[in-house]
Amino acid sequence: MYQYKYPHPSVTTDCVIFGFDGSKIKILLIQRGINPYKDQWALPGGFVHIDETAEEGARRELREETGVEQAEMYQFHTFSAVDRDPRERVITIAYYALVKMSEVRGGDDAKNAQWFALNELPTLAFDHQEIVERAIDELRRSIHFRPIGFDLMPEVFTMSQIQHLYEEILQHTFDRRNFAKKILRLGILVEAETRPENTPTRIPNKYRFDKDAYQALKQSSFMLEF
Amino acid sequence: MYQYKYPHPSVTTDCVIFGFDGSKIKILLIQRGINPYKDQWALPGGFVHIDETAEEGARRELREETGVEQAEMYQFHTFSAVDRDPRERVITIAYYALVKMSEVRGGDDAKNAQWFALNELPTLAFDHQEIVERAIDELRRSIHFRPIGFDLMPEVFTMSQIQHLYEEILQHTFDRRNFAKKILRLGILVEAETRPENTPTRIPNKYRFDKDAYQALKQSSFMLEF
DNA sequence: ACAAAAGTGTTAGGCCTACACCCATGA
DNA sequence: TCATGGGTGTAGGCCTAACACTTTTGT
Repeated sequence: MYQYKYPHPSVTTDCVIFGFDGSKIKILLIQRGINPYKDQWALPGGFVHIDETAEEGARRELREETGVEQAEMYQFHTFSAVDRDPRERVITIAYYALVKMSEVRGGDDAKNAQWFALNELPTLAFDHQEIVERAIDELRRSIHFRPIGFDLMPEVFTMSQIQHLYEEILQHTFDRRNFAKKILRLGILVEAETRPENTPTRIPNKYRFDKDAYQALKQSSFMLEF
Repeated sequence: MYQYKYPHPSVTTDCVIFGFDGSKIKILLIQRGINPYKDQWALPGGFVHIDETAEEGARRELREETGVEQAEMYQFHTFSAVDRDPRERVITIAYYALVKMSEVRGGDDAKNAQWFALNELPTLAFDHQEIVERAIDELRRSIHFRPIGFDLMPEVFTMSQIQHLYEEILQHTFDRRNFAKKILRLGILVEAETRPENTPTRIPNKYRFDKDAYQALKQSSFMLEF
């Protein structure tokens, strides 16, 4: 047993894991095996160990649930409503992660994990509905400062795939030509496989994300307007 | 005594309180009266009570230190390095606040509180240096989405005052005429006291922040570029 | 007298938006 | 053959950035 002079809250992390299947943004939920909220869907998460940082805890959870080792993770808010867990005072540090769906495998344990489109979310345990909404807000905000798209995309992708992603996040449709111009002007995309000259075809151009160019761009505090 | 099966961290809030004196951005620090880091400067903050949210705790601290009741407060990051407090595991939820310096009075207690310009900060206790740096980053980022200036400004202010503020935050100088055009075009400033026609003078025009117009503007997800 | 602060408009260039037609493919 | 997806360029408008001179006041 551990004893303290004053009451201490528990501290957990919860992780909103975003993926993109080429047309819809999805988040990964797990079905709870225990009470409270048994059998309901919830965000992956768990207690922060006493000898790890919140970020380490969140990455551990991400790895356990998805097998993904490298992913962009952002801490976006800490939720501290007094009664958000019926058992005891629990404060949760929330992260969102951007993963390539192709790299995700089922969780280590037998937990039931499943992707849900944002407009088809089930009822969520605890205050996880609020956490998800907040995460979407943050995603929408940070899209102006970070090339978020490329963390969610497969290595090679078409212009219309990435346009769909931006349209999903921003809930707005764009003109194809203008969108391509704007993205290409950033100079962080390279054509993945140049198509032979004389094959006018319906097969779209493929692009790849140029990490070096992006690193250079980041220095100049770029901003992407839509 | 309170007993738990697993070790629990302590949870605190820390608050980076920003003010603006007309030419420099300052933050409010207090001198610690007890160990560890006795006599060093630190951010105002304290333990989150078991029956209050983090936000309530942060507001309580702000009120105790400055007497300010109403101020914009934003939670921006939770710091959880394992050894950030030498006594025990302490996780801190960090906020920044935007206050009008004129409304700040000395703290309730005899704590030594003092404003410091950003480039004249003393050595700070704990990891507060890192917290401050992160807060400045967040301030710089959010200036594009919120009319931050007006929370730091006195009720009535001149165009060059607010320009100085933006220049301080963004570390960039602007052309006076272009800056004024850009700000005025937002339509959230009104002239406070129209000057008589025939007093061409060096005394600058005074402006006031139009809260209603700002509320309307916020709906349309505006963005301010510089 | 000189330096510092403030008032005031215009122009050129770049970016954004809107918009139409043709071709290839698969159903 | 019809619907869908994709490739391609231009013109107009708005915003941005750059820029100079005069007046006033305080030192």
